[in-house]
Amino acid sequence: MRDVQDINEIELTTDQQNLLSRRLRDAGLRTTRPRLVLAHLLFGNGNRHVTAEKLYEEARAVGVSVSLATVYNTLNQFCDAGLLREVIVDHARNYFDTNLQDHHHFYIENEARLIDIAADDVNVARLPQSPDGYDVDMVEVIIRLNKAD
Amino acid sequence: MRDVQDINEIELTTDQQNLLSRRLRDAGLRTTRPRLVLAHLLFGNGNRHVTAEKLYEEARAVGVSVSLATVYNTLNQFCDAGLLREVIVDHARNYFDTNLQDHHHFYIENEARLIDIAADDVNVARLPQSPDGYDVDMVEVIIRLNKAD
DNA sequence: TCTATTTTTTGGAATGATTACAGTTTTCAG
DNA sequence: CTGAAAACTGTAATCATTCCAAAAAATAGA
Repeated sequence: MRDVQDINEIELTTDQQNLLSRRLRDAGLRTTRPRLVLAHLLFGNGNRHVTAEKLYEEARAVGVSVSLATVYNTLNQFCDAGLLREVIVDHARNYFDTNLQDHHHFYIENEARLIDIAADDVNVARLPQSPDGYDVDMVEVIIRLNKAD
Repeated sequence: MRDVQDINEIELTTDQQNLLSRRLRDAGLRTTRPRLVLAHLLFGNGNRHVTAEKLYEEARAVGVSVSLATVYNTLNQFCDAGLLREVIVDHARNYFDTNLQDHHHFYIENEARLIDIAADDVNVARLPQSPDGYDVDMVEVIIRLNKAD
């Protein structure tokens, strides 16, 4: 007997499953097959920037049948649960970022691609005072890039 | 004979019209009635942050009949012509900013409201190097705020 | 393990901002 | 004033995302 279990087509070791399950549970989410699969795609291999559509395609590419509605639901739930954060840089698509640490972004406009910038690599000094009665939710630095011709 | 001319309901002095006309012409755009009206609403009284829908409502509120399609077209043309700049902070709506100087923004998330931050009021020091082969188009700082409870 | 209850998932319809389009109107040059 | 080019208009189309009601899966208790 092997230490793996099928989730449709992709295989996750029970260790991997347990880890992801715990992560979901700790965030207040039940473990379900779609969540496990999406969590694996999202968190299984380093930080990522993902759109709903792309994640949906990836799931299907590895042979997992999950509906687009579920991908949207799951991304939003993960976001609400603090497992993901949204990045708003393009009004045509919505990005989700698995990197929860304080950081910033390059956005390559003509490739619709995000690249992380560690918080330490930009120095945002001397922030202006917020208007009275408002709290700072987050400070984002976005450096918009274009391919040099 | 008075120094004004009707543009439907609102009145613009010929001086105002000439100024706006010149501005349009300098940007490579012909003067048309819709553009004159929208330019007046946009540029007539200090810097603004505007959505297409809001500008459309404003035009109708002052009695000017202009189609929503024209508002969208005009905003995009003004943007392309360098009379406006886009601000992407909310994936539900697109903002246009008449302030073309280098500057940043507060965005009050639960009020969908933008406030300018002069470039001098934030100190973005030590920018990281851009990936090879890419040019910096713009550096944006967005401070997301929420009303304190 | 079986069953009832609650939570998820699903596919398709609905939404909402924006764009595309084709016909009409306006602008502008001569 | 006239003809050609550019703009405007209303409506249809698009596209990402959300909504919804029915079906499926997960969980708790017996």
